[in-house]
Amino acid sequence: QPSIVVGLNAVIIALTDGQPRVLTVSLPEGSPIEGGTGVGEGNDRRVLEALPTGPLDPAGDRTLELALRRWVRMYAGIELGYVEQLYTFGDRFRDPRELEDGPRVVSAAYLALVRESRPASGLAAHWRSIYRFFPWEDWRSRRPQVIDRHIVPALARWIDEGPDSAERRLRRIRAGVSFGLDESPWDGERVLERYELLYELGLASEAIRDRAHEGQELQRPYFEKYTGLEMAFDHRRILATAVGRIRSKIRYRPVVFELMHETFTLLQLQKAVEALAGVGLHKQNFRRLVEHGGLVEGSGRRDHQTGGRPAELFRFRDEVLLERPAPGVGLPGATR
Amino acid sequence: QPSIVVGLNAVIIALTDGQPRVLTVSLPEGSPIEGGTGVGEGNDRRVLEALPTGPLDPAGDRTLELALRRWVRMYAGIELGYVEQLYTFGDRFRDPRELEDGPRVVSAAYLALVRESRPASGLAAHWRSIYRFFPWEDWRSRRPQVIDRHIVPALARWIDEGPDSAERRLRRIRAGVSFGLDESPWDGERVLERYELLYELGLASEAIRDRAHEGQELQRPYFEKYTGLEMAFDHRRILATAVGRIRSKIRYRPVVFELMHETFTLLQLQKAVEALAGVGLHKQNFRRLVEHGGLVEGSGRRDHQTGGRPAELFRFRDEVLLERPAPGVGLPGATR
DNA sequence: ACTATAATACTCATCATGAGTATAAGGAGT
DNA sequence: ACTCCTTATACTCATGATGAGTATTATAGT
Repeated sequence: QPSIVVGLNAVIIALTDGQPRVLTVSLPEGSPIEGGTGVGEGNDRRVLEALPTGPLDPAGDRTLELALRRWVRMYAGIELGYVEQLYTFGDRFRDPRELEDGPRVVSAAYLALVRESRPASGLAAHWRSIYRFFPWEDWRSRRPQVIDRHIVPALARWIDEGPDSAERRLRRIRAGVSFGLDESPWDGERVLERYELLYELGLASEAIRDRAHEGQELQRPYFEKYTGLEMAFDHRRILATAVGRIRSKIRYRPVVFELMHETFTLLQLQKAVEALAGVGLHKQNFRRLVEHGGLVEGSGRRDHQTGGRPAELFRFRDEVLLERPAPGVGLPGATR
Repeated sequence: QPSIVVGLNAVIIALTDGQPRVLTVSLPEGSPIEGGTGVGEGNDRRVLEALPTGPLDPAGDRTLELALRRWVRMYAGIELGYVEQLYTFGDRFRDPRELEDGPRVVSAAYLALVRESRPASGLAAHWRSIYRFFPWEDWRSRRPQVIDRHIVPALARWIDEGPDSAERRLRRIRAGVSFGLDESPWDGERVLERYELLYELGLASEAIRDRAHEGQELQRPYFEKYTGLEMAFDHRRILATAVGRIRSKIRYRPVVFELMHETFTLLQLQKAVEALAGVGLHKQNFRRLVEHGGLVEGSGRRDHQTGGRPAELFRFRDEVLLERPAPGVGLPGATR
């Protein structure tokens, strides 16, 4: 019977220069640890980026999370703070080594938020803006051009190619909901949905690579500039899961603070939330919400580097983590 | 090197007689498949219930979810509809066979919702009300008595036992938030939090069983009648995760419909939601929400078995699954 | 016809939210 | 000292969702 390996993927997020960044490692081709990937069209060999990944030591590691922490500490020299399990990926052949009789790799992916963005230790690690991988997700300054220029036309073709009108209707609705077309509003949390749709359409370069194994040749052109940076294995899917999770979590748990300094101005906090959520926020209302909600408390000190009127420095009320009954929608009408 | 087994746990939920029920199997003691458990205090051997569990076939199963479906189909004769991954549990010794040089068992737990509650095939399987395992979670008729009679006093003792006042304050807040004491409101979604707290306190009988392995003898009395039915392995923890997930999901995705018949009255729908959420709802407001939200459409037909004025039979608008931009709280103020 | 029971319709206060306008308080340059 | 630019902070206002009722309607059973 073939053996099983349990892998642990870390999506480590930090916030620097106003960008949410993820720690990636470059895969030197043919490296024994990461397996030979780079199986692009026409055998053009590229260097791909991957998420830091390590195996579970079934005899030594007491828990999956401790294994991940140990591994990230040893490999990248980073001590993780906030860590949360994301999803477990176990599809056959998600690790190409399985094609060559390698073990079945089932990977538990974790999301970690860290405060400082040190460039990580010597190895080929980078802090990449997550929007390099998902250019259509950053709506902060404006609606990303890649949507209308490349994605919408491709979606339109895909819809028209539907075999019958029922299928075309389904495709139209799915495309609309995912990308906020027609009547649908843009929903920042549907990151995974959007990536998977683009993957299906062959607009994600991973799709072309993966299907090459199956002998299917996809004709669609793709441009990393428009469809985002490719990642090794299914790591872009994992990253999409992570980004969706952060965006959803940020609405009902104060996770942003894991990324902030001890004290901060409300604008800094707003910029951080905007960076993660990928949208711009209304300044006065943001202030109202955050002050009113009892999330922060003033420190009395002020920041004079604002370029305008000095701003009060706030700090996170960490009692909140325990006290707060978690704001959010209630059920229609719970009877007391 | 010790081998690894990837297990798949299914939390299969159905709704019968107004109760949300989970499919469990009785573990005949010493059965080779399930491993010898029943290691209670004083070696009193009891029959425990467990969640249906099967292993991943690393060579045959294409995905984890397909493996689960295959396994449930073969073993319980149930064809699963809605399935969603819950969490992956990988703690050392969560399967007691690891103590006897068994393989490390990492289990991916899945939540499945099924419509009919057939009694499952011949084997020793039962549909148990989930509230048999969590008596403190059912607030539909009234605040469960077990809380004030047993849990609150135990929490009070635990708080008082804190080594210093800072720790006691933390404990008080944690207990209050988890169980809705002091100022905190009851939060139906904190199912796992509550179970884990009770486990820590030794009020969950699993705690006594598990710590017996470590040579620690816990003196606290426990009563299944009050602290719920024990389960094998860490399956009650998995079930708690599932119940919390359902309760949270029901608020922003129309998952109840996976459990309903084709058509239903609004009261039936309300009772279903109440059963899952564990709270009573305001009838008129529930109607307003569900009709207004476009979740259902009238079928024209009526149900005369209501005991009062006949009720219109509604059906779920399945376009909703795609169309709905998912209601819910927005970020403070997204700029368009 | 009367009654119990549930379905359905409406009302009303409160509160959260989206979108503004107005004012305050600094620094930089004159 | 004064002006201007820039950001912080304070209010206002309409809208819509929500919690909590009261009122009315339509059946079955007696």
